Amino acid sequence: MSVLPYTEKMRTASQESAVHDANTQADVCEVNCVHPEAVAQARARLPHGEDVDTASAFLKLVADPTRLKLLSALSTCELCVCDLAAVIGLSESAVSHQLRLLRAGRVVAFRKVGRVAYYRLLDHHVTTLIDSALDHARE
Amino acid sequence: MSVLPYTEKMRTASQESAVHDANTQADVCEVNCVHPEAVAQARARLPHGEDVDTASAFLKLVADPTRLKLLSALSTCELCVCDLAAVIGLSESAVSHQLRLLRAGRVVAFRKVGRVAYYRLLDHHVTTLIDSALDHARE
DNA sequence: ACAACGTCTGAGCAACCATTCATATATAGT
DNA sequence: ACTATATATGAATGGTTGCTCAGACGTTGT
Repeated sequence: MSVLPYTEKMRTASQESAVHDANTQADVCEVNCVHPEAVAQARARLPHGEDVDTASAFLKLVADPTRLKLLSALSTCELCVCDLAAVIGLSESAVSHQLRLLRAGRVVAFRKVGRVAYYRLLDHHVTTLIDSALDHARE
Repeated sequence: MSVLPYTEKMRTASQESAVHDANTQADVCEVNCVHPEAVAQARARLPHGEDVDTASAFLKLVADPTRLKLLSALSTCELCVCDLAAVIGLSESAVSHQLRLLRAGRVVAFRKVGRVAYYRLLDHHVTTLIDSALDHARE
C-alpha cells in the first residue's frame, strides 16, 4: 500500500486525471479511498494543522500525571514550589521543571515574595477540563 | 521515621500514596514545607492516584496530534481505515496502530463489513473536549 | 561577609512513543 | 485456486520526555 505523502497526492489528484500512467500515485489514493465524498467532507471539516498542534500541545501539558496533580493542587489556592513538591511527593527539582513547562504554555503564573515563588492557575478553564477528565475516569 | 536522605524520602512518599492520611504527612512536611496547613489541605483535595492515572491516560490518548485528527474526522461520521489515512495524510499502518490504542481506551469502536472496518466514536463527550481544546488554542 | 535557603537550570539517562517496514490474516473478485 | 485488497500486528528505530544529579543564582538572616 502506498505510504507516500497523501497531502501532495490529494491536492494534485484532480489535475492529474489527464496524466499518462494508471500507476500514478495520485490515482492510487483516489482508488484506495472507499468513500471519496466522505473523505472530502472530513478533510474540509478537519481543523488546520497549526491549530491541531497547539491544541495537542495544550492537552499534552495537562495529560501528564505529575502536571495534572500540580494543576489539581493549584485549583484551590496558590502554592510555592516546595509545598507543591510535598503535596505530590516529588523532588523540588522535578516540580520546578514541570512548572517551567506549564509556565511556557501559559497555564500557570507565579509571583515572587523574597525567594519564595507562589504559583497559581492562569486560566481556570483548565480546572473544568481536568474535572471532566477525572469524571470520565471514575465512571 | 527519622531523617532520611532526600531522594529516599521522596521516593517513599510517592509510593506510599495509599497511606496518605495521617502519618506520612508529618515526614514529608516536617523538613521542607513553607505552608504545612496549605499542603495538608491540597493533599486532602488531591484525587486518588489511580484516578489521576486513568484520567491522564485518557487525556494522553486525545492529546496526540494524529489521534486528535482521527477523532476530529470521526466526529461527524464513521470512516474506514484507508479513508482515515487519506483524510489525515498518513500510512494505513500508522493509522491502524493509533486506532488500536483508541480502541483499547474505549474511545472508538468499529464494525466490520467484509474486509472494511468502519470506525466510530464510542463516547461523544470526547468531541466537546477536543472542541474546547481547539477553542483554547485559537484564542 | 557568610551561610542557609528556595528556586532554577543544564546535562545525562532511562523509559516511552509514533512511525515505518515487513509480514500475517481474512475477505472479495476472477 | 489464485490474486488483489483491507486491515492488523511485531520488530526496529528515531525522537521525545520526565526524572535525577550537580551546580548556579538570588534572597534572607546572622
